[in-house]
Amino acid sequence: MSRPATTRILLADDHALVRRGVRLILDREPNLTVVAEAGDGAEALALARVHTVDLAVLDVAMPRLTGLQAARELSRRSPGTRILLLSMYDNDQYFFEALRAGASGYVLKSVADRDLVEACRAVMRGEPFLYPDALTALMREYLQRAARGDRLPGSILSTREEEVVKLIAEGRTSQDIADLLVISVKTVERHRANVLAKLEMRDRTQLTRYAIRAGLIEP
Amino acid sequence: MSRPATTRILLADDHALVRRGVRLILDREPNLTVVAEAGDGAEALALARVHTVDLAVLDVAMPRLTGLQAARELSRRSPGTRILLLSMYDNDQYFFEALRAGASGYVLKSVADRDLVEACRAVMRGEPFLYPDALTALMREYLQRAARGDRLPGSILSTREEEVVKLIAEGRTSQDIADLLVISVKTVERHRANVLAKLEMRDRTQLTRYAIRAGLIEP
DNA sequence: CGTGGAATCCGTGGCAGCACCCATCTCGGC
DNA sequence: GCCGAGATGGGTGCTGCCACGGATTCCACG
Repeated sequence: MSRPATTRILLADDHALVRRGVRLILDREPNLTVVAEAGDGAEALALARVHTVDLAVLDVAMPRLTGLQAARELSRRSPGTRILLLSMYDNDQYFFEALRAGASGYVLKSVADRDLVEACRAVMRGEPFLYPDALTALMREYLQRAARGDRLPGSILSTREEEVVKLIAEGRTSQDIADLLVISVKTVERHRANVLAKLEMRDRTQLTRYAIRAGLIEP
Repeated sequence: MSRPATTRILLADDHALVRRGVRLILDREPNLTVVAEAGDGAEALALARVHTVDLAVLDVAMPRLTGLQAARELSRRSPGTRILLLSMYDNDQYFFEALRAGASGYVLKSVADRDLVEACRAVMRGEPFLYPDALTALMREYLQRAARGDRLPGSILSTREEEVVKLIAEGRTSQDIADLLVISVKTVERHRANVLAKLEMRDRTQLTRYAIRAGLIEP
């Protein structure tokens, strides 16, 4: 194949300590090398423009642009670059969103270092996904839904909706949000209702957890 | 001094990947060596019993027992062991709680690997704290309060209160919680009100973020 | 050009969250 | 043996959350 023997990796995680540790894990492998490090999604996109990158390893929760958002943009701009999403949480919602965002793999931070390396190798071989055991059931479900042509769960929120969710998760009232966005309270409540329905949630506490998982806010 | 040349470290973090990376960072240092790894606070306490540990590096947010809870117990049971808390979040509340829990240091995961190593060394030399610049102001505030004998912010919640917070953060209603704990709705609301007052918060979304920071629930 | 989705706005109504007041009982520490 | 704190229960009242119904404008895409 034309691909070089060593895989050039772009690594993005907002916690320098974690990023450094993961880099050490990857760099120990003979045919994996980290060529760039980013602290958020926007920086990752910028670095992907100036470096030749075979594989992007992106944390899901990052400031500015989340890993999911960066993955969406990256897979659009350079389809040749494989994407592996790193997540703290074993959650259906985000797993599905990762697939929709164009990721070739989804790995939990709770896995062993060997599993991360194996995931990188599998993705570069073109194998669709590598995942911890807990996710095999989700994979089957995903493939079945895809086969039936169902609408996937975890549909993406509109930009306005994300904005409202962020403010709700910060503990602001609907009145607050209406003032901030200079719209009517009813519109805020409409957005909230639409989001709750989309995500199949019931109240603000669940939205708050969603916002944190997605990296829209910090806990 | 009687302390051996190399510092024996107990490392606890619930994400194996992060734990492994941090271990690589620490083990590269000549006089630092990780002698045990734990995936939660309870495991850390158990390992501290069977290993000789000079320094415990604990993640704040962990299942079963949080890093804060483990630190409290550890500093009670073996006061000779120094404790360094690792946190994702630059937050007053948790910084103060870390100090109260008996930690000798508090380090953000956003710092560089060198800073973590320096923090370990500083703590072992008996220097009270090492922290990123953002925390120096907090330190001063803490020392001033301590000098004035003020009650510190970040008072610890009772076990019952933590239980209620956890359920609130999971999105359950007061009625739900009352049924689960077999107490009256009014008691649940009483607990909630007390917690909100203690933490100086206003609603459930902030409690949810608190619960996540403290590792009581996952996002 | 029509269709569909995003974004905006409105009304009605019930129930939960939260603030304020009150009380009792128990248990461990001083 | 008393005192404080935790855990328990209650009442009253307002406001914001959330569910349901409806609507219009605008823009992109086929």
